[in-house]
Amino acid sequence: MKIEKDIKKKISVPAIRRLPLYLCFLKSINDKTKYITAREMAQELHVGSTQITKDFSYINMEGTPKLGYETKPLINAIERFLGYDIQRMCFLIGVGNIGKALLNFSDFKNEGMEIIKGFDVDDNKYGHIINNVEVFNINSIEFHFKQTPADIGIIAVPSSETQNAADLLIKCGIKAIWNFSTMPISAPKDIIVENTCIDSSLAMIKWKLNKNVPLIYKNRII
Amino acid sequence: MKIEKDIKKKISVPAIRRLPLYLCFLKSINDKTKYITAREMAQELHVGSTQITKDFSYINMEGTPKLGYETKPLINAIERFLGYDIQRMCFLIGVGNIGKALLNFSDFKNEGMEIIKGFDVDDNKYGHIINNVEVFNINSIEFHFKQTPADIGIIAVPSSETQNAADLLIKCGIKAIWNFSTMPISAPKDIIVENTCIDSSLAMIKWKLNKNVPLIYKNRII
DNA sequence: TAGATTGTTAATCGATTAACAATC
DNA sequence: TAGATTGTTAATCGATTAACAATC
Repeated sequence: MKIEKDIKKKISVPAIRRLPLYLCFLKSINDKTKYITAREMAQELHVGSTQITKDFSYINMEGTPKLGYETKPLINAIERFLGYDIQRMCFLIGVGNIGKALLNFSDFKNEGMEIIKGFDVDDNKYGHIINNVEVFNINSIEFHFKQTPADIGIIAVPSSETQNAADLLIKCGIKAIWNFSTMPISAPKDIIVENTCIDSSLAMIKWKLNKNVPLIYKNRII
Repeated sequence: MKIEKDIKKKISVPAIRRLPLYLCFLKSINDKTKYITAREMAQELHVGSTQITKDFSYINMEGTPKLGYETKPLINAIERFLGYDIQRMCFLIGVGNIGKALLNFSDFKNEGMEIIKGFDVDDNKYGHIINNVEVFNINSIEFHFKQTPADIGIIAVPSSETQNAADLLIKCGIKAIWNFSTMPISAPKDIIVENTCIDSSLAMIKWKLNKNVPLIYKNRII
């Protein structure tokens, strides 16, 4: 009996991706409201209230019938669940448009990630300091990794260079790769790979525009 | 009989998001190979070959047994299916880190999107020209929309301003909103909304790092 | 012809939602 | 107590994959 209760329900991948959304909303109302119900959140965020309740149960947050969920503990629980309280060091390869934007992204520190070094092939960029992060020659990445190791490597290079960048990071001993290129990468199974491909989003928009009819599914546009 | 054959199979949303990935790969090999099999692509892209075959059938591309698919027609078919051949005008709200990166994104034109005007609240930015795009006062957006209408509006403002930016675009008569903020927006059902939330990707990475065990599902890390 | 690959149908798998019991 | 909300279980829904027939 007790054992069965201890079995943790497996959280779904889409649920994990929804947590930052909840977090952003909860932080925006934190000063005003001590409790929030799943239904209230559902109306604001345009998702089903059952889904919110279920997502919260995955991270072991319990609400009170009639009252809802306490906002502050909920915020803490999500941040802890996602590991925002554990700071991870990060290397950035490719200091172009996207790379620079990421270097200036101030939210990362609150989310437990810090870009400590940038790398590029363009020797005009060496020595530049962007938001306190220095840019180095890509050829020196192994040296720098030994000096100051990192868990996460961000790839923001042209698609023709994506795999090369990934190979370098893997050789260094990186644990996770965050790939902003459209081109997918090959990596050993034990390396975490996350692709953030903005072309996928644009493709969706352009396809829907041409269909010219919104895809409505259960009252939501998909 | 004939009628049944004409019924188009409904493409899945994840399949649409995979198409740009195929496109990127196909373009990279276009000069070298006239034909490519689903199995070859599957190995390179680390997805199932059945999935590729199925995705291509959604866009009515037929391959030849033993030979595979012809690359050039495949590229054309994907581009046409996604509407890359139809140029859409776009407004950008928020010329900060992300906004500037998007303005400098050269791929958009090949994908049928052109940012024609930028808008910001910061009066130091008015009149600036980034990659041939001028930045205007956000208060003048309705005037500019009447002058040069747009189909797509990109939102790259802080999360506290996201809904305001969305409301402005909706008031102008925008058809699609591409939201780069973590905060979701409210919009009428007939408006296409696409959220590109990089926090969702980071959340995934950080969660997996802390679990410290890769989630392997059918030979793929999820 | 034999073998390899496409392409479709059926089975599986995962995620969401509906229904309802538990609880404050 | 009555009513509202949580939280869980079962049903539904959608997407992927396996199996296999068709085809070059």
